[in-house]
Amino acid sequence: MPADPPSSPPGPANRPRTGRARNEQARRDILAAALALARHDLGGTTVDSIAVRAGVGKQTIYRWWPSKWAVILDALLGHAERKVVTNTGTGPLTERLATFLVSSFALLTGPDGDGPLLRALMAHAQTDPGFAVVWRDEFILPRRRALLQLLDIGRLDDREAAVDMLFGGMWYRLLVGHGQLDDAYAHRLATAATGLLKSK
Amino acid sequence: MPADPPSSPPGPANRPRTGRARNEQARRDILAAALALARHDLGGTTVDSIAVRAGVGKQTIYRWWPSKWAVILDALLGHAERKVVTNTGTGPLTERLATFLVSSFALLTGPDGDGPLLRALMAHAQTDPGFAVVWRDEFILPRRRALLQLLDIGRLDDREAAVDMLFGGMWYRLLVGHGQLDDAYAHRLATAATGLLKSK
Amino acid sequence: MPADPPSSPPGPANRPRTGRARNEQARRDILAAALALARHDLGGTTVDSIAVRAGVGKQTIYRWWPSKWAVILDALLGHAERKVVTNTGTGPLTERLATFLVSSFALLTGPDGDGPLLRALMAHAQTDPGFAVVWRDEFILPRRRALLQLLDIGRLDDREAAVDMLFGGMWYRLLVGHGQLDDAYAHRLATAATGLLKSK
Amino acid sequence: MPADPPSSPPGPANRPRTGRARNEQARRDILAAALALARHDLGGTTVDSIAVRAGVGKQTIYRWWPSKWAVILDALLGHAERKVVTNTGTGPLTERLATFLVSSFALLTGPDGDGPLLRALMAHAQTDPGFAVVWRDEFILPRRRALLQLLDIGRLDDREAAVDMLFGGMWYRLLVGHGQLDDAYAHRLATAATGLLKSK
DNA sequence: CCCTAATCGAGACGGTACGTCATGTCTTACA
DNA sequence: TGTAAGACATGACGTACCGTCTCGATTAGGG
Repeated sequence: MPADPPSSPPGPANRPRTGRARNEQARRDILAAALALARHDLGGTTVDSIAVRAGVGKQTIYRWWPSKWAVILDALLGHAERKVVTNTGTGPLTERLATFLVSSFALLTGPDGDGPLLRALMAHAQTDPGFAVVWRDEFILPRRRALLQLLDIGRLDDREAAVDMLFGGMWYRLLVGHGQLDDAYAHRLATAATGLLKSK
Repeated sequence: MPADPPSSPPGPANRPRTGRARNEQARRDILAAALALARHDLGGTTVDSIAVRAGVGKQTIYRWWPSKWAVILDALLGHAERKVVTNTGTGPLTERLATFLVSSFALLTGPDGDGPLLRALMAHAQTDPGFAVVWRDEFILPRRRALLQLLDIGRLDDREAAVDMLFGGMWYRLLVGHGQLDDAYAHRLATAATGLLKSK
Repeated sequence: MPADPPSSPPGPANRPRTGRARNEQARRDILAAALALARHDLGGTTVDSIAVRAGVGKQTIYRWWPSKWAVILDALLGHAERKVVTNTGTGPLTERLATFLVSSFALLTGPDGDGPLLRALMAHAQTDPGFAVVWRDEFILPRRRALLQLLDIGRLDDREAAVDMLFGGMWYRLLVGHGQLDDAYAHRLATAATGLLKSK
Repeated sequence: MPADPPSSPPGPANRPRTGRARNEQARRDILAAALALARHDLGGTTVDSIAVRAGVGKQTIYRWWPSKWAVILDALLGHAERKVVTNTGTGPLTERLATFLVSSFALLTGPDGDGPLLRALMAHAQTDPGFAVVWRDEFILPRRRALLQLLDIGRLDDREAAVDMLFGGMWYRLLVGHGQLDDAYAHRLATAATGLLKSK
């Protein structure tokens, strides 16, 4: 994300940074406006509507983000509650995986869940190669890494596959909508993953 | 699909069906044009471009399909190679599942695979509720049923979850693009599914 | 002007004219909206504002005219009061020229005069080569021809120069705004033109 | 023009002029850049492009001129070859007027002539009232005064009209582009003007 | 053998969002 | 205070598709 200054610290190779500094307030306003609009009426959210609500020129959005989807993703990533779950207790692996999934499901479902947003972002990544890279690197991969850390047995290849299977099961039901993302499903996925890792 | 005349035969309750009959050649031309264009340049495929290539008026498309996505899905479903795999031999369950997955992967990957199309259709289903129903009922569910038939042990709930896990693992890698859909991955998914079904 | 069907009669080389016919009401609404807006607030007249006032899509304007200026010119040409003055009596040449000029001045000056519009159109023609051709052929040259017909003595070259001098004197004061377009000025221009034509 | 320092020399009544002094080099660079760009590609000349070519901040331009048009006019006025023609010999009035016009035409036509620039400036004056004043006072009126001095017979009103007729004839052909600005035209305009002045 | 009705190719239509461009102002750090 | 750099709010532009509508022509039964 171009809006992420921490990733480009004032190293020796950087230009002296002349000119007017970026307006941080405008950046925050844009992200807040994008998130509020997208959650309220995703289909009706346009670059124009974000700009108007943020009290900002459209060009200021395009200067820092390549599309409204990048803005929405950025807004989503910046929220504290988007934090990845890491503390899952000290029980057996299956239990810890189930706990991870249950708390992940909770962020998606329900009237205030971000399921609709994530579905739309995943969808947009299918037709926008540039966004697909950001989406994968900034959202998908960090969550895969977090889950991978919970897996403490088995070969690496198996653990990778287990992670894909767990998240895949979650995304599949989220995207197709044919089944519930409930505790029972979480436990079944966790059981299957454990079975894979313990297979000889 | 409204384009499926067999489902509404000239029964006794139907209206006498006066007026000019539907042009079957036009229907085939539209499907062929849609498939060719979508495979060659999905982003540049519009209703107009399909109509021009098929030598057809735009209205003729909208008369029979609600959107270009329905046309593409219809074209995809009509192809022989889209047939669902059913014959997976008589080996152990894990082997049969792996075979099913391997042949499914083969339809998606490679330069002539329909992965890009399926990704786009899945993506569109996220923002078009009407299409989501058709997509699920005509494409997703039949394939789930086919896979479900391969599973001959375990409770129904577990078997449902196993199917979601298998297809979920496939779709997840297809949609995110971070890992290969290769034989090793197929075997790992199959192993995990078997583990779930055999868990007490 | 593409909006002038009489100039392209149904000759043998024309295509069969298939498809939906042009909406004449929309054409009239666009011209009326453009004229009203341009007269009321020329600077604030945009293609969007014309489209909104005419109850028309923006694309419908761009389909038939290359820019808002072409629309405004078309609207201006379509008005009866824009008719070129031809009847100037039977008096001596100087008197007839003066009468022509006086009535021409009357169309430009005053609160309801089209001076501001014509100034803007002449200005736009300086930076838009395509519009310059239409402006010259549809507006300027017809008026030159009308004035040329009033001149019944002298060589053709002299008469051409006399026309340029008369209209030039008018436009110069209109564009620079340093002097009045009054009767005295009309008479002086007429006198000068007569002097040129009678010079041996 | 606010950029004309000679009119406000550092006299005793002036303020002490605190702060950094104006960068004269920047002023010259801006004018040179504006003229070069405007002559090469008038339509593509923007305030930004002038600033970049002059190696100057955009604000430095806006500090001293109200718009790019004022810069271009200033640049044009500063050029020696823009000098107004005054020496036209001692022949008869018609000849002197013709000589004046011929040398005026020469500055406009030809590949290096400033006709395109003057057309654009005249055009811009039609929509920018502030610029219209500067344009008239700094460019148009001085040239009218110069020509007026050549006219040594007739009433003042007639001489004013004669000047408008001469320049009007020139501008009209320049702006409409339907006729040549050649020697024959110059002579005809001169003849007409003389005829006006000698009329009783 | 006409009549009524639905289909067809063609293309104009109202509408929405897009991404770009230029303007003129404002803000930073430096000189 | 002037300056280079460049971010900012503003607002118009022209384009791309969408899904609907309207032509005139065609093609079926049903009377």
